[in-house]
Amino acid sequence: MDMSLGPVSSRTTIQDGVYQQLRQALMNGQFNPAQSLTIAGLAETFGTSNMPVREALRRLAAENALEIASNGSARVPVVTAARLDDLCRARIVVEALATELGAPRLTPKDLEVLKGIVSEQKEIGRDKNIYTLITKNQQFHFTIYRASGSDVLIQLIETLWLRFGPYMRMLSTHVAPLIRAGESEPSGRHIAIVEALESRDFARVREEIIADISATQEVLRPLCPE
Amino acid sequence: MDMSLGPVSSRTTIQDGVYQQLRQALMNGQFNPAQSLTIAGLAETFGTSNMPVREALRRLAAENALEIASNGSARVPVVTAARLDDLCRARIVVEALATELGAPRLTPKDLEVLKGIVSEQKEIGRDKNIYTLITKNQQFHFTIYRASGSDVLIQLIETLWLRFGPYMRMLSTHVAPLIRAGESEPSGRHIAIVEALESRDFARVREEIIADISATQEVLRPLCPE
DNA sequence: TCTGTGATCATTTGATCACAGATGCTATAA
DNA sequence: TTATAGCATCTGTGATCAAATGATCACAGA
Repeated sequence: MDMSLGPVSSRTTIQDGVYQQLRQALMNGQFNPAQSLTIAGLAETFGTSNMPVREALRRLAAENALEIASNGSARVPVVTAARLDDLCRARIVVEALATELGAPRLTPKDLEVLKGIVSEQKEIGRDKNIYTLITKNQQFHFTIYRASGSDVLIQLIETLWLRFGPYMRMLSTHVAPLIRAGESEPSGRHIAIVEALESRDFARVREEIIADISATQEVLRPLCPE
Repeated sequence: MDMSLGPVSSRTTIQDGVYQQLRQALMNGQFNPAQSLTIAGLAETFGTSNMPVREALRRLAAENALEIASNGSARVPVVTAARLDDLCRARIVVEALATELGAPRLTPKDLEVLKGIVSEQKEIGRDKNIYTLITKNQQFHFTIYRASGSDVLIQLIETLWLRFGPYMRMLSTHVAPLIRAGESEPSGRHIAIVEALESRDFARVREEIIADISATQEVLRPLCPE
């Protein structure tokens, strides 16, 4: 496991720290599909007792980010083409709505932030690691969604992205070489989105967001097993 | 017997029982908004130790069905008009999509089930208690949604209904007299939905579902505090 | 060679306890 | 009378331990 899960800072509760780190790692695709996460094992890597870990795992299972095996162990869900399509269909309607609401409310400062992210993505794409790229992509999308002001939508989208984590892992392992070779331009669509935002063509922003999701879906589907 | 053999129900844990009961009670609106649920208190009513209860509460909090107070206690969220609108807006896009997918796939047998529910609602509306009515309403909607075959959408809708629970409570306390007096016909829209389903006018089914959600929203908004 | 049985191991689940943080109340002083 | 400090109480958190459950594997019998 080449993930950087260090001991948690005990400013919040230990359980929360464990939860947040696991959640972020899952969303970024840092676990393998079907990987099994044991309470004792994680407790050791986090340097805590079993207690905080088991509650964190149950919380993640309640969000459908993990599955509970028949013996009670937690597992990262497996990836399938059907589930990918199911997730993307839901993502499209929810994120399209969040975009509709958020795009018109983006401040000039927000736009600067978005442009900053895009240029950082260009930088990073060439040399740095894929996880930073995934995080930047996350920041870009959620900057728009957060502007919607809808807590409900944001939480819905977060659980969808969480469940999308295992697919992100496929992206990491299979697409990273392409990006490095310059055959894939990860920020391409984001540039179009920023342009549409600047011309305040919100209908087009919405379409671009949908296209962004669909494009990822098309890239990932052939990579799914079977 | 058309029983399909699936994975046998995994081990029955106490925690799951507590979780299911709390979840159902919350969804039906059996708790007051802002009500505080203590671990020890619930453990006593359930006749268990604290352990299963505290994990059940954390799971529900992870689904945004409960809020965690500053001392860690769990509270039922308060109701506000803004949150009501936010929830309904999300409900509309998600449930509309589930209806789009599910309605064409409903079997004749499903239709019979739906008709059965509607007539039961008529019966119950007059004399029996409001919670049975809420449960019937739930069954009606989810029969359509389940036909979509989309696990992701169904789980999304479930968490939305869960968060809708406190508003259901307002419905129970303020609207029950109206229904009893015959001033409100709870199954009215459902009849229209069944009709549209029978004529296979799926666009209209979708519109009726949206109208159903919006109607509830309009009933509830003036009842919100402030 | 295949199948059923039993033992063993890995892992979760639930209980209990000590501790810490928050809340609220009382007593004391201005 | 009011404000505040300090104390008592309530409640959750995390650790540890015992019990229960499911998985695995070896072995015996057909």
